[in-house]
Amino acid sequence: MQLNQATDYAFRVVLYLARLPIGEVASGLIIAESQNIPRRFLQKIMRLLAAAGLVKSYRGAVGGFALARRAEAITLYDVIVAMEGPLGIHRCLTDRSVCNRHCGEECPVHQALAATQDRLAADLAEVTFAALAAKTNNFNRG
Amino acid sequence: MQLNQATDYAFRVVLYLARLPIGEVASGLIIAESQNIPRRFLQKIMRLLAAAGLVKSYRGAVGGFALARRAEAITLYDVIVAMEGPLGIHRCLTDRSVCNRHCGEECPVHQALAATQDRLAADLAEVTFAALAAKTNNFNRG
DNA sequence: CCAATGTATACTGAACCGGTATAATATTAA
DNA sequence: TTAATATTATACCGGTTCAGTATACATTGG
Repeated sequence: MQLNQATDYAFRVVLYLARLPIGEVASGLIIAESQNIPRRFLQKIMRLLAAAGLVKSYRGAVGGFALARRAEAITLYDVIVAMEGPLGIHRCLTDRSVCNRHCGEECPVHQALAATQDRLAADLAEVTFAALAAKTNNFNRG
Repeated sequence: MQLNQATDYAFRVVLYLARLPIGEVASGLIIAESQNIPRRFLQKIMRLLAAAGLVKSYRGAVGGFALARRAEAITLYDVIVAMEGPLGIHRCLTDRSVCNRHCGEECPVHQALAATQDRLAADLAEVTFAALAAKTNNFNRG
């Protein structure tokens, strides 16, 4: 019931990219050093974020990464799904047969957890990186 | 970001015990067979539930397990914490130094996830096993 | 060309997961 | 007292995931 380290890193990466001037790219090395992320490990993270369409990559000598869309359109939920796959707090909710094995079609545990998961997802989807970046700016200036 | 199999089983166990007549105990064997849980594995689960004070155990020839308090006073949240320890969807929230390593004292990612986690916990703590047991009765009778 | 970048794949040690095994301890009934 | 039925404690095991590393390759700008 915990987000993994790679997702943790991914939050920082996206937040970092969200604060870059539009049109600017950051190389993997710059991102890794500024965020204290092992450089090799960062490559894995960037590949997942790129595959999910959250960041764009630019190869070559002055390549790097930038957000693939506006920071207003990227949420905590997006990053979590990109890194860890579809949200599924319980086996019931990803594999229906798990639930049925124990308590039949209309399992009350399933129902309660499904409702909880939906609220969690909605909650996470309300937090955009534009909002997070704005907060970062505030306390950095203060 | 997923509850593990043992927690899954634990939900079923507590729900099962919640439906027993008050004063009745169920042996590990009975619980295991009725809920399709490997018998040996169930022992681990019961130990955690007992250690958390959710169930009471009775040793000896006619021993077994029963809820340690009323089903109205046991929630999904209680069982999750008993099985997996304190809720911590993000490292930030259990180990503050993780957060600070990346973005200083007032990390916006930390704040957003903390708020989300609080809502998740509150959500889970609203679902009692008395309520779940009542639903179980309904669809079993229908 | 060549240096700087991202891409792809595979590896590794440690931890965790799901489950099993065995021996010990406690209680009850005969 | 003894046998049967329970829970308790501890250790083990194979497989998967986690966090990170290594290596070889492809692309681009100068």
